[in-house]
Amino acid sequence: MDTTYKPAEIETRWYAEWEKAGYFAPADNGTPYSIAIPPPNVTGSLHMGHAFQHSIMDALIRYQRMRGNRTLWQVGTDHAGIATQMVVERKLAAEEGKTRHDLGRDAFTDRIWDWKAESGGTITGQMRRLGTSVDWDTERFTMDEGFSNAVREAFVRLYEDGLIYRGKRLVNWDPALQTAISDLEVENHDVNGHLWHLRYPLADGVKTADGLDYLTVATTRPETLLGDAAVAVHPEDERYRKLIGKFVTLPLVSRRLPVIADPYVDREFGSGCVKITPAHDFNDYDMGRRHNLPLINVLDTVGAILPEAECYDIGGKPRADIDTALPADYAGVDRFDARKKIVLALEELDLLERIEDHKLKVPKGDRSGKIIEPLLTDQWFVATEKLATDAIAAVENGDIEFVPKQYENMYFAWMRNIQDWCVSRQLWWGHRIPAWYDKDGNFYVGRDEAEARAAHGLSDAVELRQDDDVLDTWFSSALWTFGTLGWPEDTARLRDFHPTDVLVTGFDIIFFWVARMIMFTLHFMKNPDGSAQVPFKTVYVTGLIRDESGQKMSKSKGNVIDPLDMIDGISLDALLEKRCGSMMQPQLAEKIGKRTRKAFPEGIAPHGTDALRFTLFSLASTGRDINWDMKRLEGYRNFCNKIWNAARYVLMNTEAQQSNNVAPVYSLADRWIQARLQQCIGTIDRAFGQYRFDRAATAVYEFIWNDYCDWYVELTKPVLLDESADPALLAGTRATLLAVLETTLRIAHPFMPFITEDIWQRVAPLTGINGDSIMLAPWPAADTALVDEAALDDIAWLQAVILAVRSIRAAKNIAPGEPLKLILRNPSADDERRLAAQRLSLLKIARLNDIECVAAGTEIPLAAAELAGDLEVLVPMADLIDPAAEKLRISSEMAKQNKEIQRLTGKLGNAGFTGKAPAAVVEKEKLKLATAERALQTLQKQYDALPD
RNA sequence: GCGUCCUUAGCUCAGUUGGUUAGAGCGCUACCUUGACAUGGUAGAGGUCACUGGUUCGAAUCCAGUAGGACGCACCA
Repeated sequence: MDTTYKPAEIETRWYAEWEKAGYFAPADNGTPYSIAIPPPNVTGSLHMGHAFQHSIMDALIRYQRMRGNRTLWQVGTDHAGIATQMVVERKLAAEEGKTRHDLGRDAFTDRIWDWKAESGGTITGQMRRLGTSVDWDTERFTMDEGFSNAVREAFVRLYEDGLIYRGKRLVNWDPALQTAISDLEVENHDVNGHLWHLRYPLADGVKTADGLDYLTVATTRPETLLGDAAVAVHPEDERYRKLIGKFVTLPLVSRRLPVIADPYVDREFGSGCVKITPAHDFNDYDMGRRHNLPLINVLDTVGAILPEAECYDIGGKPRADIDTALPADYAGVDRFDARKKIVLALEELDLLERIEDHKLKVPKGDRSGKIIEPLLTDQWFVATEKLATDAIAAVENGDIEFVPKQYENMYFAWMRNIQDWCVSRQLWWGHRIPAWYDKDGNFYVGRDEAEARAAHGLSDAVELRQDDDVLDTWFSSALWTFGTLGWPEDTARLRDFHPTDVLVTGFDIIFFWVARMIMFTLHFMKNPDGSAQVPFKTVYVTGLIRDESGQKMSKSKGNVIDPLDMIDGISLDALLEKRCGSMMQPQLAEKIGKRTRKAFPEGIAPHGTDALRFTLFSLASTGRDINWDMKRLEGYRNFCNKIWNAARYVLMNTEAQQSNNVAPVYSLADRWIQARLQQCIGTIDRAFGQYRFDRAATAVYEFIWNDYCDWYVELTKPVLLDESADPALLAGTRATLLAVLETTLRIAHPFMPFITEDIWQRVAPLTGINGDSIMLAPWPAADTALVDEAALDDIAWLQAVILAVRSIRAAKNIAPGEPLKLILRNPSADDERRLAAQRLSLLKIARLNDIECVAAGTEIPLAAAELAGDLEVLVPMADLIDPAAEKLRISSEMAKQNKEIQRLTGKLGNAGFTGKAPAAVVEKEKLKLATAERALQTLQKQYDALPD
């Protein structure tokens, strides 16, 4: 074995071997266990969130694989509609100064395919570096042929089931990206804006109760005035009651608007009159529906004013009874310029009453960052009501469980007021909607054009053109768990591996993805008995990985840490280039540079994949974000090094030794470490069952470092270094060193796959285990028969005595190597037995040259004293003891015991406690009291024995 | 506004269904080149468990409220 641990070399070598050997593919038999990976963007790269989630999935898969289950970790990537199209558009603009329209649809999508071919391997390469044991043989892409087929199938079936419809509706329109987006893709931002109070003159000589000839309406968007269809007041508002049914004249346009009554109007807000613009505001749209108002659209798709308004009824049919003329000087003016112009014009007409500061929420596109415009357009929608009802039931009845549970509330809340889902996007990259139009605008849905023609009896002579729009990326993602397994074909993979067992994902996509997967899967996937199938039984929701001060990691903050840089290390210069190199704003770049230099003055040292993964596991407590801490990573890198060196020790002491066929005898220490190991396995099994990877990681860490390295390895030294040791005992020690290490490697493997494999390959053969890879080795079953309670107690005794001696050494400043004589006063029969069995261990590890037992009360020379339970641990050292100081120490010790005795006496004297607490608890407290009382007596005697 | 979560050692976090003298890692202090490992070893210091009240024999843990923080949803033009 190499004297130093070199993660990079080990990790790349073993991954290649595993992949070549085909270990990631599902086994031929066993109980199926499957996980579908949340497909990362095909052109994306690995970030900390991926590293976190992939590590968790990998641990689950490796654990289940070792347990003999037939594991499938389905891998694949997502075409990520808008995101990918934007990247390529930006590239095209930067490199050739062209837009996608310069190229045309086909040439542009070819460019995207080229870009995918070029950069699509980045993330899969990074996943390999992370050790993910996904089944690469069946890797999928949401736009591969089979999956595209599944998408068309799903669309057509939903349409046939009446769950997809097309219509002219008010949707969130991104004027920059020129596409509709769903409600979820809109982010509301707080801004300080204005409220313009405008006067709308009353028509026909009507006056208000106050004798005014106008109504005042307040608006945050004066430019939408051009599309107003009514003015609304509250039905019980006395001020305006008489005006209901009368008319106002819309300024600038001279359109007659009815005054309508609707309880939605807040009488307290502004004047209590609201302008209603059904084609440019969602609330007004609803009111328009209630009052059959015309939808008057005045904006085009880039957000500029139309030369002439378009008017529809609520069903989307053109409506001819409204004058659609608009003032000529606004035509083609951008919405925000038009706002200024209109305010100015109203001011000139003395129709602007006042302008007020006003805080409001502005909707922005999550991709473009531009202000979203509610716009009346023809779109495809998924009717969600029925789907959502079933999806809610599946979680309510426990078919699907969220871990942690609290996310179910969030899921329910969203599901219960879900709106129909706009699934069409005016993009070029994605699944084109399988609908064809004739010259008159009639549409025909089918799996392909031929089917659409056949279904509707259209001859080849009828000209058809496919819908230009593509589907929302999440439409295809929603089919992921079964689309990847062969659906709509009834494949063996689908039957075997669906439903999947668990979905591991971030809470940020519960609505985007998880909820929609549940809706679609319940609709499409049926069990043989006809009942609906869930996509997964459990949703394990991970927190976000934040930076060390709790900030979200983002490029603009310059606090992103690439997981690969933590694995392989990166120089400061390279890190600076990465963070600031492509920054457009030099000021920001400077700030980030400064921050980076401060945080990583020497770049980032390599830590290896195993250390990174182990850090992620140890921080993975549920329901909480993680503040990343480089120090933790260093700690677990050290842990890897510790394992490496422990293995070196074991191999050094076993590899070269010939087995001389002696029947091994197992020492107390051997039985003890076996017992501890079994307890550790039990803890890990429980932790896996609860998705508590932090607890599992802690159990592995503590067992290896505290039990195996700190105690067991030390306990083997006296035996292994003893020339005259009993060969049977030697054999037992060597066998245990190896066997426990070998098993430990297996239980650590799901968390740290590489270092465990590398060491296991050397250790396993020495234990007589033959296997190709630790990956395929069986998961150890916790064997309670091996939990030797007596050994646990005996070693605990040994540890207590050793700790007492060390404590004396430290307190008295005695060199660690200085041999000491130990006196044990007042030993019980158990103490005597334990001493006899472990005399050698005690002598060597505590570095003693003699141990003597004396009866209680025996007078001995001045000695430093400690208590190990009831046993007095004494180290005679007349010349080092200052009786006065020692008395002080003992009396403070006695004070502590007195306090404890007082506390316990009080508690036990409380009838409430003794009467109501469980007997076991009372007994425990009594025991404590007795121990404390004995300790006090012993201390008193020690005190009295000291000279004044 | 509605809902969820968080507040424990200097820092990052555990604390398994109420029963300890509240733990870990890092950091800190002192000592140690002991033949696996100085990416190490040994011994320590360090906490009124945000605050207030309640339930209970017993509260870091359960309940209510207060303060601070995070997030989700919906918002009155």
